[in-house]
Amino acid sequence: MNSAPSNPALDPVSSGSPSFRPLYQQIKALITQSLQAGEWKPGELMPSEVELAARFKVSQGTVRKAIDELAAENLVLRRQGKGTFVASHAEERAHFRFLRLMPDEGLPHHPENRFLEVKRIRAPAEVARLLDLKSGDAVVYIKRVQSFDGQPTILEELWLPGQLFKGLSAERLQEYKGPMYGLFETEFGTRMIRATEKIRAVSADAATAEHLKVAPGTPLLLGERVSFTYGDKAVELRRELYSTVKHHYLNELS
Amino acid sequence: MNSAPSNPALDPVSSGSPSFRPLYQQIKALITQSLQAGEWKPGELMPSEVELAARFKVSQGTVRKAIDELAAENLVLRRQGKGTFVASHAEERAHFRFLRLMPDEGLPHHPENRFLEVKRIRAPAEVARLLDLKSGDAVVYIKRVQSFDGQPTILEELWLPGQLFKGLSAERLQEYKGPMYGLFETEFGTRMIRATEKIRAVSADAATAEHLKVAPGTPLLLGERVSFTYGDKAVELRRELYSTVKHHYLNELS
DNA sequence: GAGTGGTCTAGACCACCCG
DNA sequence: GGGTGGTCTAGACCACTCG
Repeated sequence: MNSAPSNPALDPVSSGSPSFRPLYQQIKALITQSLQAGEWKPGELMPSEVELAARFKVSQGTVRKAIDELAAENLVLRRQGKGTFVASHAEERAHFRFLRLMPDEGLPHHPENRFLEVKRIRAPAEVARLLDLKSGDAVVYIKRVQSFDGQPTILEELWLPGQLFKGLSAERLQEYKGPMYGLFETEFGTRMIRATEKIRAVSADAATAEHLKVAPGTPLLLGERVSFTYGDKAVELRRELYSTVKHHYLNELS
Repeated sequence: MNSAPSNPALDPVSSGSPSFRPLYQQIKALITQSLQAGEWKPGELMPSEVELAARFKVSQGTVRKAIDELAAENLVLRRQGKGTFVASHAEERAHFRFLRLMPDEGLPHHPENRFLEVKRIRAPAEVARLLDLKSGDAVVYIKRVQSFDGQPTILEELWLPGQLFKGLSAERLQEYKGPMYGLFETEFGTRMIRATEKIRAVSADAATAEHLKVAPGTPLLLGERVSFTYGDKAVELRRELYSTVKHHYLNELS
């Protein structure tokens, strides 16, 4: 006989086998909801495991397993002796999680930004489709060049749902130190969780060549990224052009 | 007081804090050794958790945590109700683990192979360096074209340590159905665990253009892959050229 | 029904961090 | 010294698979 009290509040259809959902996954979903709702902000300390266990009327081992998965998905960060923290793109360690372009020589470092355009436009059909908007909905359009050691290397365009990013301006972007995703989460409450990237090789057209200071026709990497926030909701579309003269796109296969 | 018997055979320096190593990681290392030694072959059923717990004189929970990590690293595969299996590149599900080139339209499927060259040569300096060999050591060199629906799409060159791949011939390669990594693990006892890939954009030279049926100068993806087996030992170098006219390199960022 | 991995609990102890 | 996450154990029960 299991001496566990077993929490009746959670999933009354728990037993009986069809569509069984483990307790720890339900806890995980609840914690995720709190994260999404901003109950604990990025960078902040979360309640301890014992506190959460008490709150959800569940054993510590169960919330531990829930948090384990959240940590594996980079939503949360555990530090022994200190506690569990809400992950943040403002942290140093997160900066290269989505930026995979590495210098052929030397250590990775941060690029300098130059914003070419920041404006609100109506979403083109393709953008609307990928961001799950209606064609013609407002989107924020950003175009920028990123340079390493004064060498322009990345030319990228971004499209963001206008609804979520009201008031995003070139000034805000230019002022902000650190990765854009840091600004997005602190100023606009939108946190990027994961992304998919499709990469192709293309030739630099005249305008692009000018921005990246390469000869027209130079082969470039073209990346098309769709980023998702909680609930697998697409909230960013990027079109990136990388010069791979002194850099490469690094991928770890496992 | 902990009623656990605690196994004295494992890490007598366990307590005392400096260089502490959790029991489950020691168990994980032992299981990995057995995998490497071929005690259980790819695709085979491993001993159950209770058996392993008895063998290592440790609780089931501890071997479970060890196996959990092995499963997360794709070394092992758990199937509820059946048991734990040694992962294999011959399995269908493993085929696209290292091949990230996807068709723009339609479902991913398997390429047809055509081998252009298979020979033993002396390792060039660069190859020797990346494979941790001495310059001039014997290596197997392979050159092949992979096609999707009759369309040549990938031109690649491989270098493998001659010592590990004695007797690898064009015939063996051509006969074998399924991914090369399957052949490597079943015929040569070398299993690829993980790899790092550096990607750049380049122009097709005349010879490459001919092989891939594209115009000379067409932009292509260039991938340089180093694959590792147990113990982080480099055992394969690949130089891949991808045509991205109807395909793209897919990457999931998280 | 027997065996396997998967879940859940409870309790003890350990390593780590900070005041 | 007290709090936090991390390890380890033991035991019960559940979901799944197969004969």
